[in-house]
Amino acid sequence: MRELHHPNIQEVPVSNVLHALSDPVRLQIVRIVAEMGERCCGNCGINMPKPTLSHHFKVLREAGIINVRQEGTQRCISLRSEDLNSRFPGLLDSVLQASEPL
Amino acid sequence: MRELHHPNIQEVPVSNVLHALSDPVRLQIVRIVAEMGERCCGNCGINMPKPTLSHHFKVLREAGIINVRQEGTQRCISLRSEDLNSRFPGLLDSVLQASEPL
DNA sequence: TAAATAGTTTGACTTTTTTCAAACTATTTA
DNA sequence: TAAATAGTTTGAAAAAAGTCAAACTATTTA
Repeated sequence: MRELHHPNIQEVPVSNVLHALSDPVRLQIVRIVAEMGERCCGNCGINMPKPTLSHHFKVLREAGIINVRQEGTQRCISLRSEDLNSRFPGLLDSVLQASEPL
Repeated sequence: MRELHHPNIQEVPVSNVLHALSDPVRLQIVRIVAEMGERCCGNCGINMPKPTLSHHFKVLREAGIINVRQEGTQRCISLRSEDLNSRFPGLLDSVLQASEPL
């Protein structure tokens, strides 16, 4: 199983984070994980084809927003809240507060 | 002279704001205007062809981020800070704090 | 009125992004 | 080992976004 790359949060430009969060589907994923805690990919409350979801998870992971870990056949995603809060203070909270259901 | 459309801030989805801010050129424009106050389009510290700049101003205006007013032959742009702060509390500040020079 | 100034619009081109069927990989269960 | 489960990768298509030359509009100045 290939190791998943998680960028060092210090090397993530804010533009990448804003871009990742600017897609409504991805913002919804982030909201769910923020509210409900760690979820596996197939259980994050969004009903769309697997490759599309997989793509969005990749964008979020590469922007430093989520962590993905393997757990059996599943992949569990969680918010990198602490990293985000230390690198971009207040950003995550303000986006979550501003966001509304899909 | 045609009236410029400025959306009601309550009708702007956070996705649009995040998308507008996710472009490095636009983020730089916002930083300059945030730091230096109202500027005319040609004096916002970015050196690129006029149509490209004009396009970015339009995106920022339509996302509710800047206000544009005509002043003679110039157009003066300013941040809609109050609107943004009331609609998306903390968002603008956290993005500005997170952003670094282009 | 003519020229200069400041910025927009149009249109073409390129790049990036989104989407998803089909095929694939890795892990667990029967 | 075979089948089921969970998700990824590939590759193709469509949509969206960024860039900018050329032509245009509106306002001010000579």
